[in-house]
Amino acid sequence: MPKSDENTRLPCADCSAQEFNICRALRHAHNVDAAGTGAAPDAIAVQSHHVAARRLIWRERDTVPTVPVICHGWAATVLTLSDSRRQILSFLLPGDLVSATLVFDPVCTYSVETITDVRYNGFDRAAVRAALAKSPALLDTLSQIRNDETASADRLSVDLGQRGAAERIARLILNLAERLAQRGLVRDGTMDFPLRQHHIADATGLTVVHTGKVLGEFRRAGLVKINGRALTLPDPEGLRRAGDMY
Amino acid sequence: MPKSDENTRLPCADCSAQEFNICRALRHAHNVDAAGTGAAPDAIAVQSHHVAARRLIWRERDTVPTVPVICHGWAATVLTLSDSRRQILSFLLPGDLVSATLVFDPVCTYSVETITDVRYNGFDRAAVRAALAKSPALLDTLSQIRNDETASADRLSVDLGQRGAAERIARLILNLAERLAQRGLVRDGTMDFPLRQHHIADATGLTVVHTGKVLGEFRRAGLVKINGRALTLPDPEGLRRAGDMY
DNA sequence: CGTGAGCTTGACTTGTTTCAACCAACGTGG
DNA sequence: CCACGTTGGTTGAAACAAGTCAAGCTCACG
Repeated sequence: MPKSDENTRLPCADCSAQEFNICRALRHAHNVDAAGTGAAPDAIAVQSHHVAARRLIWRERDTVPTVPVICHGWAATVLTLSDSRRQILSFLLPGDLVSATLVFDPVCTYSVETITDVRYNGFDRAAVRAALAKSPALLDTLSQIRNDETASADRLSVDLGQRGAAERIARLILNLAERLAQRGLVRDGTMDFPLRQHHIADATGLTVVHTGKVLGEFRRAGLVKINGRALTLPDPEGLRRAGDMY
Repeated sequence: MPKSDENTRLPCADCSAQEFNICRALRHAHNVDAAGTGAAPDAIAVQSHHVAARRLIWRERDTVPTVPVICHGWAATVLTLSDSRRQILSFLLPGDLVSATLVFDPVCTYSVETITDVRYNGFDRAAVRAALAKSPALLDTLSQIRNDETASADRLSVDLGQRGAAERIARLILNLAERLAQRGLVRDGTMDFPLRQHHIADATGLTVVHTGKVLGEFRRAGLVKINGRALTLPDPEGLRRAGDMY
């Protein structure tokens, strides 16, 4: 049950900094709409929320009242088995729509857990759908997001089904590094990296111990450097080779 | 490149037999539309195709000119790695839309291969989209199909990431049996089952040899019986236990 | 100062793969 | 009609990747 710390009609200021951001698309859609009708600008209703690190935001089958977009911090989508095995399906970064299905269906199909402190915007679902009906551009954006989501899900299945431990871990790290770079969150090959080994283990279907061993090999081979919360990739090409990224 | 054996505006007759069939929904949408406008009934343009067993219908990145729906036979969606490792993402049964993304985007994101002889209907994309814009019911149907697709993809990731060989195989068989039952293709616990062991191996991320060993154990334990192309489940409850289906 | 969460390492076990041989069913061409 | 290659299934032995168990370490936090 998320607590709402404020209640506003202004989209989150941070979001404007993100290039690949549905918040931006939503505000743009509203502008187009306003220009077309000549009506006074009136933003889609937004609630800003904020959740501490390592908290469950929603669990499987929960009803999510709004369409949530991450504005700050990292979260993960998780499916848990009866015997407590866990699979992380994706990591959510600033600017990510939690799930495209939430635009149409308020029922969550997996749990969402914070990794760091998280701030997210909950857009009014009805307003988003209305904007969608009026703006073909916004519809295209959402359609693109949906396609990206299914492509990621399929890639995950291939990785888990066909690849070994080193390949899986290398690809996960490279994938995150690329997404962070797109958001301008990489400086001199170094980025903020709040994941613990158990996150990487849950995302790759490996045990924590084995994950640690592979990461140790990567570190000794000079492929990654992890200092506390900072990740550096001194040899991206080598890591790409380890991850069979071609 | 599929060969079109006939060219017709009549939807495939077989499809009417399937309860969960997008063909049926498309015809229904057309009826609603015709009734609403009073216009003469005019079905969505359809091309019927047919492809022999073990053939590639489309490969990754191919442009698919229509929206294809399987009418008869079994097919599989496949992603292949550079070194020829393969992951089957899903099995397509009669009545299945090949992929919901193909309604909006003609570019295929994975290969589609036939297992048996296959007959499929290719619906005119523009007409489908027009029908979608006019019929909220059809939009809901498609939305539901999309949600089912992503739920299946997520389930696959969890199975591949967290479950052992026996669990994966048991779940795959039970999942197929359930889908066949929904289509009325099960008689006295027996169903047509054209999969070879290598299909099951590619779908579960295991080797053919190991798949054969697990299936042998299931057979000796009286959980499955496979005679040529026929599958029987003498002890579904036992198989559900083996598959941790709760 | 103690406690708990996270990381590293080593020894051992288990599950899965690899390699290899063999058999049965089937279709095809001589 | 038979000889033959191909495809699919079964089985066993050995190799290997990953999991399990366990200990010891650091560090942050009360």
